Amino acid sequence: MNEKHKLAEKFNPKDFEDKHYENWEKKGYFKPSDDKTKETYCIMMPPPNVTGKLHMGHALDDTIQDVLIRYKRMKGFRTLWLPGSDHAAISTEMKVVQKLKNEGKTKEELGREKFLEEAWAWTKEYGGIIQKQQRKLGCSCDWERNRFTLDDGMSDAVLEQFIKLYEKGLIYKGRRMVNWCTSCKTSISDAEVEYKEEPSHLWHIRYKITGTENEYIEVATTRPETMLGDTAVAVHPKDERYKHLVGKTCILPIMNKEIPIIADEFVEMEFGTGCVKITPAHDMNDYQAGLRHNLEIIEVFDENFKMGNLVPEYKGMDILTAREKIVEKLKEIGALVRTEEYTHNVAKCERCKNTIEPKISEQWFVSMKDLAKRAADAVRNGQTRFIPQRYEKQYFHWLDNIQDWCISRQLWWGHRIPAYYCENCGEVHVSKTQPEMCKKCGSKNLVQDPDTLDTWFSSALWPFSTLGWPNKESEDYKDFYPTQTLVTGFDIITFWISRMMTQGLEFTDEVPFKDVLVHGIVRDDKGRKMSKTLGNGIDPLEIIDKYGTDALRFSLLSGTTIGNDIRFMTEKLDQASNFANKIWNAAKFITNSLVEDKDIIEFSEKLYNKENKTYNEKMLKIEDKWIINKLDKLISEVNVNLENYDLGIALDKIYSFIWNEFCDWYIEMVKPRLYNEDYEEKVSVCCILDYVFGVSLKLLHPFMPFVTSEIYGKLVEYNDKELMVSKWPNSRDEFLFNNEETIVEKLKKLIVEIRNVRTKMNVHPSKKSKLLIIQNSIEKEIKESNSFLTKLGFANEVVIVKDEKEIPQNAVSIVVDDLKVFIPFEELVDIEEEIKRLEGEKTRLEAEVLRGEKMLSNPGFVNKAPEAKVNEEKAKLENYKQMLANVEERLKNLK
RNA sequence: GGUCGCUUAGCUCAGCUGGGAGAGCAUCUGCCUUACAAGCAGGAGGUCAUAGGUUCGAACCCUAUAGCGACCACCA
Repeated sequence: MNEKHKLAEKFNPKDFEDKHYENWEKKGYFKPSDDKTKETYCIMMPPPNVTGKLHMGHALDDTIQDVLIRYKRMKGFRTLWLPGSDHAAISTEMKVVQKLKNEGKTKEELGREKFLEEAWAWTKEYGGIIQKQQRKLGCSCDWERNRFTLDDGMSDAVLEQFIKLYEKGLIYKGRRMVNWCTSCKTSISDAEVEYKEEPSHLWHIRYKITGTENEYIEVATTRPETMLGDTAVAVHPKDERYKHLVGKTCILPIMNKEIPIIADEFVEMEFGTGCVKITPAHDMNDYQAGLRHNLEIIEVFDENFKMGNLVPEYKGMDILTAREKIVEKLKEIGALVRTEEYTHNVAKCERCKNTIEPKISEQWFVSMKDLAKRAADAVRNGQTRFIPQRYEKQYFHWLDNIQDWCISRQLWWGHRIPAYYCENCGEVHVSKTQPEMCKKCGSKNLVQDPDTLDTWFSSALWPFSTLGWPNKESEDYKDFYPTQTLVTGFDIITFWISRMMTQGLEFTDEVPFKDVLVHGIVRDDKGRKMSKTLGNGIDPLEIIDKYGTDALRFSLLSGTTIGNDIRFMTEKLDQASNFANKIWNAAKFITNSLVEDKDIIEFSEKLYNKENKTYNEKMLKIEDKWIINKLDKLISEVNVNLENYDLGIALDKIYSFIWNEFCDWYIEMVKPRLYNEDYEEKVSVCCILDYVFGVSLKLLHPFMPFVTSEIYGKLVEYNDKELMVSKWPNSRDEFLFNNEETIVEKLKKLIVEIRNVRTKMNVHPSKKSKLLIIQNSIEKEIKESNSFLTKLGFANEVVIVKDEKEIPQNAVSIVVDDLKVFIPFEELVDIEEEIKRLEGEKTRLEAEVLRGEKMLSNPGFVNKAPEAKVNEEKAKLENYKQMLANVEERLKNLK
């Protein structure tokens, strides 16, 4: 055996994984090829938070993308998978604030400039970890094009975006009610709000109707402290109970102020008393109602969410204390009717888990309606499609009910809003750099807006800002935009996908990607979401350490459907590493058996005619043709599956081909030829083994890049030695050896039957016996397959006999289709056991015959089913009848 | 409340446009056969959630019900 083919005795992923990754990167395989004539295929990696660490969600997301990109690369596309990271405004800022807090500092003390220095330092220290981890995962992305949402090019793109939208009148500044995190002290988007159930009370308070002595209207509230800012009480217009009060006024307790009673559809009659107090300053609905009814907005809290100055007695109190005090007061003055236990959802900040308060403030908004319509239409008319399609509903729902997008954040870590205010006259200037002077009054006192932009404002540009936009002439932009596939979890369809679509269409007039591949989330073995608080997260790197990267990747894709959640089980990892081990052992066997490379190559050149795509059939044995045909079918199926993003199906087909066809059958079939003295015979076997295994490795490579590369490098050296950049096997137009495949499948069945019979008779494998086969149509093929038929059928000899007269009495018969086989070893047969066995067989066959007859006597079936199907059934029935007759005959003989 | 998904072997899940129920793990039987015991060869185990409907024929299409889950909205 040749030394260069030698594989390590034991399979150990650690021996080669890092080595291959380094090699790939060094050779520049991750970069798009220089051949510009090739069609491009580009995936933008969803940028993880710059200081994030790899979790299972990333592992899944990245594995899917890597499979796609490796597949397309081998297929000959000019591929680019562009990685990057996101500055993650609020998330990073919070971490830095926390760090400062631990050092006894606040960001206000530090000041903006110093704070940003701290934040950059933090980013440098903790950033990039995830990218090292993605390398461990085998991600074949182009690290030289790595981007960060705060780097210069990206920042420039953001400025361009802001200014263009502003000039078009799509960005405006307005005083609106927004979600305000009382802890982060910034506005946050609706999507960043989460609701948590909390026990509370529903306080019933009565407001006296103006001009009456003891007529009241009773409202129910969970937030009595906001009543100081009430400017109306609302009832439903159809509510008979209160119709007479609409238009009148009532007296707000404590404040002793007259407020109107109004009618509005938003009130639910069934809830509470059916009357709602309206506090436009502190509730989203009330705010809307306030706008509709032109109500005054009175703020109860100051900017720190302490009680304001409405009632001096409460000034400076925090909300909960004030609530108690006010309830006490209401009780005291007899306005509190009763208190009800009540559980309700409280808005919490997704990041810091603190309370969200609605707050009216000055913010920047993007007017979304027109942008959203265009984005929705692009999916409706098929320019971009969702896979699986059902996720487009989520997308439509969001876009069809779109609200204007609040893009300003009261944070420092992010893209600062390019708006400058004249301190003298208040004029607003929007420009990339600070203007020299005010264009209205000429004052030189201009200050920049202190706020920064929502993180998603910059990530909305990701598919093209990473390629050099706004420079539409940049090479990458021209080459790779629009991109082909975007892979992401369903949780950010609204945040991210829809925004990339709106911005992409607005700025490039094209959809940013053709396909959106939506995957589910990875759950733990009990089906729970992995979360920090539960502590049930699984660290992908620990898995890699223990099982290897290939096993992790396999376990994330095998037996899964894109779009569904994945339950992560360690059993799957065992299966995966067993598989890798299996391949390893097969490879060891093959490489150990290989004869001289040059002879194999020479043989292969004679064997296969590349021009006609045909084989010199004389050089192939029947089992060779069988496996080649199987392989050709696998190739064409896998190609279809991968084009449809059915990664799990493709992987499982490859798995089952390699294990159940190639290893379990083909290798076993050719062993006798391999051990043969005839060198030419050996060469032919080596050639097919090497070819079929090599192609299998190619198909498997996108899924399990490391082990396949390691092994491929040890096979016979043809032109494409490096698996990662070798040529992907193409589907054939037609399969050449269907007939041979059918015959071998029949022989396989026969072998299985022989084994079954022997097992039932308790014949030890070491005991060989003669096989007598009645002469039939495939006599020639049987002779040709003599070697493996003998080995796998535990035979010492295979004899073809002319007719049954030559069969000894009591020989055991086996019938598979038109093959009749007898094994004359009655000395091994326990007669009673055999009778029992045959009776069981008889019962089974009778049932089959019954089933077949029933089916064929069904006029519906016979008339409407495809003819081939009917014929097939007829043939089967005949076959079963024949078998049944044989069994009955044998039973009679035995008895 | 709205939308969507799931329900298939003991467990975790596949099953493409309707045509005789599959994989892995677990279990049982027999094998340490010179690539592999992380293996090989077999077996057992399913009214495909329930009830209707369409069809010659339904795990698959339609309707309803139940259980589970997710998302969106609302929650005074």
